[in-house]
Amino acid sequence: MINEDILFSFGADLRTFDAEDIIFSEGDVPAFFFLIVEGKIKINNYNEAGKEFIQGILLKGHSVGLSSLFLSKNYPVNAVAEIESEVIRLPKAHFFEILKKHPEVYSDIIPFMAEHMHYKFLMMQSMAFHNPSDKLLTLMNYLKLHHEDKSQYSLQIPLTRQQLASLTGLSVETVIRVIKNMEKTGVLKIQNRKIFY
DNA sequence: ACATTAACCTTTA
DNA sequence: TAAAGGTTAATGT
Repeated sequence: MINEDILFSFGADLRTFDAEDIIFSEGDVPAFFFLIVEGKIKINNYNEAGKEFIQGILLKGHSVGLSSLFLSKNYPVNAVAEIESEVIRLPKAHFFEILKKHPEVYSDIIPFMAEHMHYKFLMMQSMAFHNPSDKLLTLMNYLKLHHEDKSQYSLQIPLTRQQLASLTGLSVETVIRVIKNMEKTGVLKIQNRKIFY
């Protein structure tokens, strides 16, 4: 995404988050630009009953909470490290200095934000017109779109049943029931509990 | 720690 | 009102 040297020359530092560490919480005032160097960070919310909804899972090269930096609004979500993660952190004001002096950086961040909007549009539509198998198919098709090998069963879904459920608003049991039916109809394969799509 | 199963309950087409 | 999906709880890997 963004050239790391530019970030460091503008005062960025490198921070390590352990699994379960919180990068920021819902309601916090956005104060930093974050770029993942290594690791996995999830963006989530909890409903009234405490059920988790995963808004997205971010990996190496992705920015965390980027869109909120352009708004004078608090974070609408939490960002939590799923595994130990290395993150470049730069104060918001310095980030905007970069944008001023190096406007080329916009052409790095706009496609990234557009990609996220694309994911949101896809998921919103299948969530709204519910139907569990459509929701899971939309999610898996999205994953497959970003996977090199497009042939059948080539993608091992890198998510647990619980994560699939949290990403689609379904219960784990429904995810299990639906993927079993999908295996029966040949849409996917299950090998020692791993899903191949 | 994650996945499965089953019995039961609630909501929806 | 039957079917679909969620809840609970016990059990398996």
